[in-house]
Amino acid sequence: MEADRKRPRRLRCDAEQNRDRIIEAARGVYEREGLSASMASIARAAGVGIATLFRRFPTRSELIAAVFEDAMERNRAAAVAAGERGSAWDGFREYVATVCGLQADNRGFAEVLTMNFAGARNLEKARQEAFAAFSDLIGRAKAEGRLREDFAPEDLLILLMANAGVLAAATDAAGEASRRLVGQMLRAFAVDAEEPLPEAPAPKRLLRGMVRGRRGGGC
Amino acid sequence: MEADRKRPRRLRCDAEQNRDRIIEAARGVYEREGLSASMASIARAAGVGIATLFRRFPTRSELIAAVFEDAMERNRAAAVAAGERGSAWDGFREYVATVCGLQADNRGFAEVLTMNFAGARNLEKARQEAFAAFSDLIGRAKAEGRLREDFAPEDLLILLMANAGVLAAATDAAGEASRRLVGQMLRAFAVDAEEPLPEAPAPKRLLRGMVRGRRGGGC
DNA sequence: ACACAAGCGGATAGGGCATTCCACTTGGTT
DNA sequence: AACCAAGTGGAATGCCCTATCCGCTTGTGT
Repeated sequence: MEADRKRPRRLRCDAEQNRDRIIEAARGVYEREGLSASMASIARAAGVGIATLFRRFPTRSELIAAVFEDAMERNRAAAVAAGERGSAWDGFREYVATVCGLQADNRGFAEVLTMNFAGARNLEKARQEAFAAFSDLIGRAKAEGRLREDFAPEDLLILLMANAGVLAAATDAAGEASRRLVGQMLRAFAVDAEEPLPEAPAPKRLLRGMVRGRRGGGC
Repeated sequence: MEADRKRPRRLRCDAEQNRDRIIEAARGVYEREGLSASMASIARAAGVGIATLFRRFPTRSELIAAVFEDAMERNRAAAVAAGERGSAWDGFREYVATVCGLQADNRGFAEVLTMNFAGARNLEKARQEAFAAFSDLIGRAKAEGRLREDFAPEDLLILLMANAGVLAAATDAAGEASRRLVGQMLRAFAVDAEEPLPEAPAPKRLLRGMVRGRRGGGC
């Protein structure tokens, strides 16, 4: 679904296959380990030489952009779909929960959603379109009288950063903790704050799940 | 403020000085760079040999624990002080804002507050006492009818993780974004949700402040 | 003053990582 | 069938990190 022909030359077909294998391998590695995974480990996972990886993706960002284009596209689709709900407020809630769920399911994407990739056209375009659809939703939800007037679009960004933090720190209980955070935030955003709230994770689970301060510095 | 005499032998006095220099240097480095700062860079900053650092603090956690003991103590003191306010709800708000402010001022401490350091007695004791004081506050604020009944102590932990995430991701606008997050969360916690809300950071500031996806993987 | 345990720091081993280089292979075209 | 640009993988380079070793220095008790 993209631009092959505008390149000076097309890739040789075996090179094309390698490219796909790299992206597929990177998708898995990033999903599990986050964006700090090493280039070498990705080349290993893809079964190609390191040079091949660097030839195809000279910078880490280019690889990340290629890998997460479609996740960002799903994000865009979710925002658009939420905008088509009858109730803007329901759409708002649905979208917020969905995008935070995407983060919970994919450590790498959680980070991508909190970062700039200035050079990555498709990625940033999809992000912007999602944001535009969401902005529209904001206006309508306020008009319905369900979303607080002082909600700002930046609050979504802040929530995504916050959620990424919870997911990173609450290893074992990450999903529960994330849902709880989202529930609390939706309450804060709502005019009538009678939003239902997911259960908090059991204290023991949350504590045991906390990143351990034993070895690595928690990078 | 600690245990010198119970050690098999006291440190030689020049060694004691070096220990202090190490802790002081590490305090600065961790504050600026977070807990992933290398042992080598800390030894360099302290002007001691690497061996000296490792002899005194065989594991990274031991160093971290020694460095942040007093910050955790300040956290404990803040919780206790908040508990002595006339209004439990005011104390609750004050403490939440204070502890999140401590995080904002110190990248390392932001991380420490979201991690377990099982072996670090003093550190974990202070944390527990802070938590106990805060728990007491929770009960009284609920009794006052100002804090929602479904607020759970774990929500504080989740907020600390969330705040750490915002601080890490929103580099330039970190302070503003953090205060906004705290404001929103306090609204979610309050029974009458008329908490005032700090301004959201300007969109441009927040976007420009976002961690850039250019070089390193954003660890 | 002396002896020596305690302490010191540089050197070193061992590993991971990003990035470049290069001799070899191969797909596709003629 | 033959050619060669495009593509390949592994080796090499250079950096930074943790952790340990070891010969030298120094504070301290006698």
